[in-house]
Amino acid sequence: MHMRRPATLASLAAELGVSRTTVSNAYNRPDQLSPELRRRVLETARRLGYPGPDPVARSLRTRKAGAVGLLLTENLSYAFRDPAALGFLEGLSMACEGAGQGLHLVPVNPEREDVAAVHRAGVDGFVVYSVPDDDPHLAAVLSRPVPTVVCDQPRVEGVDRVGIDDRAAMQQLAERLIALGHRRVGVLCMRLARDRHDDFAGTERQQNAHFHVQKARLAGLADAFASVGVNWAEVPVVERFDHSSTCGAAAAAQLLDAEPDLTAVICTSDILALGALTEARRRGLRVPQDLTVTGFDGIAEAERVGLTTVRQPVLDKGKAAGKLLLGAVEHGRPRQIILPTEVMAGSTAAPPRTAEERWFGP
Amino acid sequence: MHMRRPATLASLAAELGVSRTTVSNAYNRPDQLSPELRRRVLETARRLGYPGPDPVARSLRTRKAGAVGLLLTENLSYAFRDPAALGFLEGLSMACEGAGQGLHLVPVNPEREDVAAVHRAGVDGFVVYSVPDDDPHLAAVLSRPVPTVVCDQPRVEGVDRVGIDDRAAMQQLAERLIALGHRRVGVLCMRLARDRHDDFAGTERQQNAHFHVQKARLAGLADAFASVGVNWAEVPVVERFDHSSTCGAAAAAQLLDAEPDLTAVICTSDILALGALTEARRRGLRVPQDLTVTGFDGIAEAERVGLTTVRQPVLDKGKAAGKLLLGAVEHGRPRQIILPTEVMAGSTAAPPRTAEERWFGP
DNA sequence: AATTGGTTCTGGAACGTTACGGTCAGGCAA
DNA sequence: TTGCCTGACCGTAACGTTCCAGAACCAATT
Repeated sequence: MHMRRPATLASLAAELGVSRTTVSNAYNRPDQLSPELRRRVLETARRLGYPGPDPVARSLRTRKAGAVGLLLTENLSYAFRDPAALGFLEGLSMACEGAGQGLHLVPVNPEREDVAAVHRAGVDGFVVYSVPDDDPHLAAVLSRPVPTVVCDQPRVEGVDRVGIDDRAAMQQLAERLIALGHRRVGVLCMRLARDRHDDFAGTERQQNAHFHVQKARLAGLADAFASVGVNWAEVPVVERFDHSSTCGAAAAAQLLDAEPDLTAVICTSDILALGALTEARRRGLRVPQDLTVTGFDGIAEAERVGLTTVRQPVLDKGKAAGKLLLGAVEHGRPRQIILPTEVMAGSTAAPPRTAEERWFGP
Repeated sequence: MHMRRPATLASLAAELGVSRTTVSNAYNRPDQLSPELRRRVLETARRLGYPGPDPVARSLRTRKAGAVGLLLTENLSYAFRDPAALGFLEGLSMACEGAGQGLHLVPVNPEREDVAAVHRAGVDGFVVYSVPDDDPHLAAVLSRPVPTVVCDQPRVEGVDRVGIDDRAAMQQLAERLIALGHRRVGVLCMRLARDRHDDFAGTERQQNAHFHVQKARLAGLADAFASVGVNWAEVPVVERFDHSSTCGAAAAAQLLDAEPDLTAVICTSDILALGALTEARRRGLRVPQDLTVTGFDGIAEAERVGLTTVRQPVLDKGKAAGKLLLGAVEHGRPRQIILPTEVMAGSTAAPPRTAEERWFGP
């Protein structure tokens, strides 16, 4: 079977006996030629099966790809499962759509450090969402000569940034718990670095964390509790590499096994918190009377079950990232957008005064 | 501020006094030059700030873009809200990731019929997910000389296809209701065409439906009920343009207002069904004793509330679409993959024998 | 008749890369 | 010496488009 190469703009021009420019104009600048000729061009195009100007060749010439690259550290598919990431994606896609730009999801193999996909992506700019600061993919993006916006990440010299004040938000949440009287708390957090470490994370590991968001949230907690005399180094922090409620439940189990008399479990994400709730229920602990559980993000499921959490505007984060990137030409200087957060009061209670209260009530 | 143009492969070659080919090989075929020279090339590249071969120019030359285009008829952001679409997206992204291909979400402005974005997308192939058969974007995709896979759509000549047997699945579901004795049923369906029609849809509109999936599901119902002597033309079908449970509730209200003595409301999606459940509750109707409600898709939320529905493998649909597209070169002929479905028995009951039973029980 | 202005169309020169078929030097066996 | 092979590198020709400066033509104005 003979696979005929599709017609090109040049072959179409030759067939018509006009210049290539004229054919190009027929598609891109209809006012530059007579309606009659344009009709003839388009008709001949249809006859020869010419599909219109090749997008790649056009991109090369115009130096515009018409798409924004999105880099996520996780599997692409993860983004479609984590509600917070999803909200971001939704907001970003709205911004792109509004500007007529495509959204190019860069395939990242989290196992291999294969940065080639970043170099292969024909895009006009990148949005980098929540990757560790030492991620080689991030470095690859920064090496590309296109504008970039980072989100939920530390500031990078000369690069626009979108985020929330994770540290202050978590501190606020902690202060509520402190006001209620909680002093013996434990923490569940997401991965702090690229290596799998499903265990307790000491202060050193916390301070060396490569995920800005997690590091900042832990720091916010440390701020708050240290200010009321709690020795942060003694606060147990359990880390989990994978992010699922199942994982959160397992982490909560590990935490409560080691420290059964905690009065509150603070989680750096709602997903983890939902798992913690499951584990608490499994142990027969009443929430919040026996144990207070808090989350972070403000996902729908969390608000449905009345979890105390920090609501962050994930949709707006995506939109802001898109707008920043797509309007990048106009304004010159790298900018930063910090969006507001809100502590959502869900079910919290003062800590039980004695262990007995867990069983007999106050 | 002077924005220096980034170095090109050619300028790097000139600086080094080697040919462009050699520089290219330093990146793409390390075995083609001596390690020493390669080291020098890469080092000079770093020194001059050469970011590596331009992806667009490479794509033009190699005729590979390294990305798959995805066309959705809705706002991109819609896809991130509908669980079924999301599952598809997740599966597709897994397939792409596995093959090292990017996923290029084509921006579609649903208001304007602006097909340009389809022509602008530098991709090696398209996946088209659930768009109406008369959608100009679909036509634009088909005009491009790249392989295409359609999903949840009617067969297109010479194009690979992935889907389920919507008609048979819905027929099966209907047969369960029929076996329970339901004869006076009403239907809630999603949009049947591109125009907004939030009202009853007669048989003519049903048969002229441009959304394959909806049309097939309605046809499955018609098959089943007609075979037990129900006059399908008299079965009320309420259509909704938007797809949300709020909308489903409103549609259910419209349906039940017009036909208060229905014994079952059959919905062509779980989202609509969840809305119908809400409306039933609002009216004080017990489900399933007073009114049976069924859905379609098998989303998590539906299974959680015990909705009777058809579970379809959305993740596998996405994966299959990706594999079909990315393996398209090897096999020649257009192929079709029909995935299995399963009726999930949730809460159904026989219809109440009289209207009084609704209030006093059987 | 010359000038102006506008529309319509043209030809050559990029855009930055990779494919392809070479050249050239040196080693090695006959 | 001759012939052959191999590793290392090179030069040219695409890839398919859009940009730019201008040419040709026609109508209207001076």
